[in-house]
Amino acid sequence: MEAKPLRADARRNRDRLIAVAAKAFASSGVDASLEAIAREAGVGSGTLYRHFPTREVLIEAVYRREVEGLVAAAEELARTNEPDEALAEWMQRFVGYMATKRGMRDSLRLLLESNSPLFAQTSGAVPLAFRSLMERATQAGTIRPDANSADVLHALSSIYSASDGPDWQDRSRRLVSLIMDGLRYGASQQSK
Amino acid sequence: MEAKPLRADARRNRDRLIAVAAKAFASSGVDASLEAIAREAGVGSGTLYRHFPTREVLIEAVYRREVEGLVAAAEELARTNEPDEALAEWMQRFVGYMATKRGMRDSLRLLLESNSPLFAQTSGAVPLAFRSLMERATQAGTIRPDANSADVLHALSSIYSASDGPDWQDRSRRLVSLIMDGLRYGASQQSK
DNA sequence: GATCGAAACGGAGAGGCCTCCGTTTAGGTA
DNA sequence: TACCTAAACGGAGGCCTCTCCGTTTCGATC
Repeated sequence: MEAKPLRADARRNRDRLIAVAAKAFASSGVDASLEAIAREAGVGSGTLYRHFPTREVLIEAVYRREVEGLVAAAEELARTNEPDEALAEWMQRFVGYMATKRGMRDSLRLLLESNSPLFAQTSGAVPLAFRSLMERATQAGTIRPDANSADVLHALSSIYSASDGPDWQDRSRRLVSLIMDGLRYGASQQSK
Repeated sequence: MEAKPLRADARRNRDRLIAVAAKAFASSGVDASLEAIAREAGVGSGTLYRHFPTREVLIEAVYRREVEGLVAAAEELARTNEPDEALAEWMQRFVGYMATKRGMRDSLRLLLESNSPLFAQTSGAVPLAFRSLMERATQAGTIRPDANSADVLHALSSIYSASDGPDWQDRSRRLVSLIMDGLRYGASQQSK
């Protein structure tokens, strides 16, 4: 139906634009100047518009990429850590990561409400990856078996939503630890 | 809670801006250049922005004014015409009027979906005015008593929606006449 | 009718959006 | 390796948005 491989330079520029845009959207909100993004990525505005005809398309690309990153991190952690440590670490990253994206919150809702095909493909990926992490830990017996992954993810989101004030970084970290300890409590077998 | 009377020049400018904007939105859609509107109204863009801080506010003002005009026309016609003639004339005006506003259709939906207080106040006014016109004609015995005003209004809207093609003006006029004749058919007493 | 403060004006200016098209370059082919 | 063409680039340019602030005008008061 589509997709012919991009020329190397085009692919390079596209990637840089997404990376720069991610930073810009996170820090200045999704109204960040597209011209500034192009400039910082070292390309002309024409190039930006060729790759991303509208702001929405760019936002969507950024979002897709971040979701993929989160999922990949889950797989990576699962491969290289004990199940419960992988879980704990991913939860910390998730909250920290979300907290840097404050600028995108509103538009994500918009994107959700639009008929974008993006969400059909990626919307469930994070919950799924998270559930998988939890299941591994459950099977290893290091967290209690009666916890619902959707609930926990929701709790993590709440922490992120509430993360303001001067020391939200430490507070968030402690709250996530607290949740993790709650999950460990009553497990059949203590890790380590 | 608010509303202190505007200075005479301010009021003048405000009115002109709304009038010019109505024309511009109708002909070029609601994305019409605000700068051009200000220019055509003979004021600086600063003045436009002072009165209407966002495009939405201006659209809303235009819309409110048009609804008021439609309602006022209904009252005026009722005062100066036989009931069934007032009704017929208003229906013609309604369709003709709507047909000139093609550019606003989409944004009106947007406005509807927003939490604008505008619609609490004006949304029902047109149907109400129309029902009142129909009731007078019913009581005068010049239209059949079993017609539902909401149905008829809906029919008028359909005519407007379908109004394209080269001779939509004549066609619309004939269709409205047809509906009016349908209303007259079976009335207890013939007008004139 | 002269005075005066508040209200309103207006347009320059800074910056953004997006398109268009002449120029450059990647990468396949001989 | 030299060539060639489709793909990609980039930035000037036209139009827009919105703010800021020095200037003008209204209309209340005397």
